[in-house]
Amino acid sequence: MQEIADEAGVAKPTVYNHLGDKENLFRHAMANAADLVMAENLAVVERLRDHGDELRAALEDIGNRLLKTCCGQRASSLRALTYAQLAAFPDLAEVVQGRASGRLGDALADRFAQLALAGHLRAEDPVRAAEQFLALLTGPMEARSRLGTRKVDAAETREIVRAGVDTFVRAYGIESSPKRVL
Amino acid sequence: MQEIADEAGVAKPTVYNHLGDKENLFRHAMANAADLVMAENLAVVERLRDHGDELRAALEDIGNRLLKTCCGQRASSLRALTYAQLAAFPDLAEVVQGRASGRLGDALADRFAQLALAGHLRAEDPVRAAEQFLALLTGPMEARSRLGTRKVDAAETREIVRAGVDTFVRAYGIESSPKRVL
DNA sequence: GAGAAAATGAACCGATTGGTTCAACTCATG
DNA sequence: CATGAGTTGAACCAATCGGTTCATTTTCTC
Repeated sequence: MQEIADEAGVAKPTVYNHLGDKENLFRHAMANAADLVMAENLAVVERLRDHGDELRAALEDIGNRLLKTCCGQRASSLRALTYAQLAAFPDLAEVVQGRASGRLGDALADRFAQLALAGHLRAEDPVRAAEQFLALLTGPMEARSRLGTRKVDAAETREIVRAGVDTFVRAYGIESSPKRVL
Repeated sequence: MQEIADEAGVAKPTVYNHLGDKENLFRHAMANAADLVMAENLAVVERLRDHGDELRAALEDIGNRLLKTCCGQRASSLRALTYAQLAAFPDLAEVVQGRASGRLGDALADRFAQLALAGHLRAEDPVRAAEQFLALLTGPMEARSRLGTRKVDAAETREIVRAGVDTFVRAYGIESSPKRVL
């Protein structure tokens, strides 16, 4: 708490005066961090709105960007802290997920739904597609980076994204991606 | 430490006499838990050795079993503790992953390589295929279970597995799965 | 059964930490 | 200038916790 007060440029009693409790402070900090991560991710997903008819390239682009923010300092710490405090704060998972990864999945599902309507994607269930797309990227990344403790160089990251997008497109893509009516 | 000693049916100084340190005790406990989880998972993957010509069914079967152990008490606690102590024990990720998820990926890659040789799977890179297979299962599961804080009923779990295997087979499968020469 | 090795439990130590107290200080407004 | 709200820092409190001590008892071994 003293360190937190110092970093905030304020005295310890002031912190307690404003936040009241360490638990309260912790919840606020986590919610705030989740919002920041989510904002980054949403901005990335929005780029799918106008893909230049190059779906695979667009997916790889946002994949690379998503992985970059998901492996950043903030997202890694947020994930570690959430897992760490799961036992002490059972509702923390819901809060963090509701503000960050959950919304990311929703936003991605929205894009996929539009892409499906436009005939660029065969996603009968866009929510499931979004879930799996994120899993195909973050899963291997988390494994390769040893839960974020090893830095994965850009080339390997791009390879992970390429492989993930490859699998995704093979499962959900429409061959040669010309527009097609229902 | 007193609680640990009690649970072990032994006095506190005895614990220190044998393990020396809380850090040491922690490392031993984590390694042991990782071994237990890995043993369960390896046994499941071995079932892929003789799939009854029903590849999709076999994949769903081991998918369901893997998710069951990966969401159990031990695996969940192991994951939470690993993340929690990442900052204090930077090498913990390597140890745990090397003993559990890493070996699981290797074993699964072995199976996929054999399946590819037998013409049942199109896996030019079995390691990557194994990585993605696990990601397709555990990723959505972790999301739906809110990091393990919510129990996911059997039906939903099976649906996750079905969807994951579906995507996997569409990306890596060989249509109608008859045997085929190179 | 004697002697050594190990286990016991309970008290104890020192460090850390969440949180509070309080007198002194800052600074706005009236 | 007076006043009252808010801030400061430093000391302080109580609880927790990792680890140790030690006299006593148990257990193993010869």
